[in-house]
Amino acid sequence: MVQLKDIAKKLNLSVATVSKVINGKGRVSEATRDRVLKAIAESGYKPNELARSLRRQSSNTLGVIVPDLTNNFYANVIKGVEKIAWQNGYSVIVCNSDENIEKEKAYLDLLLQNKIAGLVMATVAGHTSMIRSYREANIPVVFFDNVPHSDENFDVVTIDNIRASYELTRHLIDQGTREIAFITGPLNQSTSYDRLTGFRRCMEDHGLQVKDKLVAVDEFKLESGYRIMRKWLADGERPEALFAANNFILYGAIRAITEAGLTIPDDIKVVCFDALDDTGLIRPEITTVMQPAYDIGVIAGEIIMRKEANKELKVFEKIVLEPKMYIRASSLGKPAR
Amino acid sequence: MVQLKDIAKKLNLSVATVSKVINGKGRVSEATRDRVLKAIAESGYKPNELARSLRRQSSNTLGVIVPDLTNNFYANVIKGVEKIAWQNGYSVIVCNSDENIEKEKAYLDLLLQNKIAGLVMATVAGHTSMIRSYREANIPVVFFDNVPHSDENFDVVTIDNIRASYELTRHLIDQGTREIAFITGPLNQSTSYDRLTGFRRCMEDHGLQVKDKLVAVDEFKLESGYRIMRKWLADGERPEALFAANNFILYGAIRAITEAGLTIPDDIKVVCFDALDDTGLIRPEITTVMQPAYDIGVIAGEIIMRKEANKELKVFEKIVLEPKMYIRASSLGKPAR
DNA sequence: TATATTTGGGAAATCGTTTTCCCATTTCAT
DNA sequence: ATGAAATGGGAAAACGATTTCCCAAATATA
Repeated sequence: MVQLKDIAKKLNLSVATVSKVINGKGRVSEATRDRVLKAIAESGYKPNELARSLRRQSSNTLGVIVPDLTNNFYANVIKGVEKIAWQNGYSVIVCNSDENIEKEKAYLDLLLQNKIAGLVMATVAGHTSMIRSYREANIPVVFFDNVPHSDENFDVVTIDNIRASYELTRHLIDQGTREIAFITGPLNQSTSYDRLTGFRRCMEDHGLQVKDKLVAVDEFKLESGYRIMRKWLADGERPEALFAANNFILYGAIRAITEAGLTIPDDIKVVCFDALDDTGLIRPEITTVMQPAYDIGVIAGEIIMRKEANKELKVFEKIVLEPKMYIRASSLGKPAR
Repeated sequence: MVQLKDIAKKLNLSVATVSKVINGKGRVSEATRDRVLKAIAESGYKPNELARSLRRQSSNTLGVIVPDLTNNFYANVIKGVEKIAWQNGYSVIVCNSDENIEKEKAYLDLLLQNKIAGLVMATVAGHTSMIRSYREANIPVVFFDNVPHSDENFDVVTIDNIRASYELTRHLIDQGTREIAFITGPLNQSTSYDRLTGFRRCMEDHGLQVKDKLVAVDEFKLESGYRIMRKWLADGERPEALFAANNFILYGAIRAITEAGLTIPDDIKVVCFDALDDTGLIRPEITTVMQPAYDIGVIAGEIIMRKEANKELKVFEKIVLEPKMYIRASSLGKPAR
């Protein structure tokens, strides 16, 4: 493996000079610069990123932590971050927290030890103490999806979940449904909490009762949706509509509904957040409010790059994007009863 | 940020001793070991991974390169790798090559510079010269999905694509279809080549003609499948069945078929590889041969961990897993004509 | 011409670990 | 009791870059 000193030796220069050429710092004459560049190209020299990062106290790596890599929504966010990273010569460490608080914490540690240049994450826990460590190390942290509700010292790319939830609920109400069930994830996650809030608020504004039995708090997983809906149906609790706080919950619920021999939307209407369908083949077509996944990734990446370019930048950005609402078959038509 | 020397100073020890405790090497008395461990726990010390990796000439990071992060199949492989990595205290750098040869090459460089402990990849190009660099650096490389056909010096976790393709084709023939179209990706990719080979062989064995016009080589993308199928239909070329070499190609083709007002499987039957459906809601339900994505990731991860544990291990494993065939609605029934 | 300034380049410190010797002490065997 | 072997710990050299001075020569200024 050819290294800096080999180049320097070949050209009778010091490593300092060669390094300066590579980094475009310090003063080097045009002539030697060219010689160095040529030698580097010929030898195929590539700097050892570890040594470089150690010295610089910062690496060319971004960290991304998501609850579930196989959720299309998160995959698309990552893709966005990766694009920006790639454009700027950075790479991306992807971490899957599995919605596990301990694992998330461990990854936060790990990434910190690796001196990542920036972190993009959808937290499941809001580890504010760890976040403080990042701030101390001057590593920018951009939250999306779930955001901690503590202090203000981080960047956020999000949507107005309460409002989006409100509108999705109103859509259901507009269809004539009056009894709407709601399944969501852990309420300490802001998405979960806000979406439930928007739902409740809209129901209330329309003078509709929210049945306690038909509000479930569980995990953001397919299994949760399946289990809960199945139980409801077995218990004879059949809502006119279901609002699921994320896509996987809904997929599970739909399975339960179908297995019970019911049809969507005739027997039960369904809607959810982030039903991003890359295949275009998911049936029924789902009415959904979608966070712009790819854009979120891109914008988060750009925020970090901006702060990399200017380390003094201490302003924190709260970017609230406009979600898109897609009204599709899963929620249309008059209710059966 | 507390570091090794702080611990050493506090305990009146040398950094050498503390380091030995951390790494469980060298000789340290029981008593001092305990003191050190205690101090570390109290201070919350975490080693700087960059320094450590630099010195060790190897990091606790695995690299994964895939053509498309948002393809469920790859996402599940990554999840498998990540699981093993996590269990062993490693993290995973995920790289998205976008099926772009240059990008793949650049990532190979990057990961090498980062002294990753091992690489898991589905190559789109088979960069054998880069792979040689990895071998020189003694970094294990495990291929899956696409494998280079060059020499033998790497590990492989794969399936018998030719046979799997043969069987999927036979299934279609068993249904009574005689005119089968085939869409695949670039033929320099082994999956693409092998699947086409298996298809042709099966057709031949059954005395069936493969119509040149109905074999298309393009990209492994949704757009490709859509464009090609659309053109065929516009040209009045309507095959009895379509065999798509991967899931995304098929999804695109299905869209074209549906848009043309045709139905599956009545008008056209379809099958493909790796139609992994996490949601369970993709319609039509697709007959498919599936590589065990998650298992592939796990096994690849384990191979690397094995080689990490024993650096002398110079045997290369070629693991051929059994794919699973799922016969579903998309291919069933007598052909229309 | 004498002095001040700019320019180009190098020596050496540094980043935070790991690892190799090496040297005292202890412990063991004879 | 004496030499040999084992034990516990430390000093210092890596790892491969970046960066901070610093100095000589070249150029500009008076």
